[in-house]
Amino acid sequence: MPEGHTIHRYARLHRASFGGQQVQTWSPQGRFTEGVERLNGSTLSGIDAYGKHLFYRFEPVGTLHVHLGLYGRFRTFTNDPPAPTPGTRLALRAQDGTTLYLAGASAVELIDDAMERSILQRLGPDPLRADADPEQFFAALRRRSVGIGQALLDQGAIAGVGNVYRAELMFLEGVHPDLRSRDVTSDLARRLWQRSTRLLRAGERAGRIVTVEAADRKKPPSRLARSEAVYVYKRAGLPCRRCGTAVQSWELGGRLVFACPQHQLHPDG
DNA sequence: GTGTCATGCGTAT
DNA sequence: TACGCCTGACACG
Repeated sequence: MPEGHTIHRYARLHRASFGGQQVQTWSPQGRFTEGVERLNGSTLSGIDAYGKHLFYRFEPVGTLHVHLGLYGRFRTFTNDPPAPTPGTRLALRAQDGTTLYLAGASAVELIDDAMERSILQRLGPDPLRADADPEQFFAALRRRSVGIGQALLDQGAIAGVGNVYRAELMFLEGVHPDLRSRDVTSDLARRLWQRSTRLLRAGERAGRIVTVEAADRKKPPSRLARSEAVYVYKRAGLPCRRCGTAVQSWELGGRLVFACPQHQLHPDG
């Protein structure tokens, strides 16, 4: 689930449900016992999202860093919550009874300012943040010797894009993943940045990834099955929605990448 | 019911 | 480059 849109959406929803509230915390799984003992009774004063990272500010304790990895998931319950799954690392209850479960995350840790700085230092600009500087993305593309397909998954170049958005971004801009990052023109770089902003924003609002434009679909976005909501991601062998050519996929840096060979011509022809 | 795979990434090799 | 994390969705039967 979690690309940047999911992370920012969690931040927004959790701010609304838990922001400013004193919380009770516990660790059903028992692997975050020390942390929840410190957090218990503190106040969640704010939440920051940066790329795929979440920073929960607890007064007066400090910052809880959460990275969901591939499986991580939050669940919120306004009524009586069910028993937590065995892997639930953190449970949090606000004064009004709203309960939050966090399971499967790859990072759940209390961090100090130095650790936070070292995390943020590794991240490129995040298209969902108002303070993002696209020039840093453009410069990162020029510095990299890999293809644009790999650069778009590099969180140090652009923070928050994952495998789905990467595939869809390149399709929508007609870019082959093997185009060398440093050969991306400034115009194309600008279009990739603007497109990533639009797609991630839409995903944050909708709570799901829908990249197929109105002209290429017959139903409203809310009615689309997951497989109908994208152009190329996980559609290897299926016809391109615009030209009918079979979508291709191959492994790139350990991750599958998808492209329409007609719309995304290889740089070497 | 079982098996496979994955919208991620740090660490070991 | 491979593995581990340790969850859920989905295909298959």
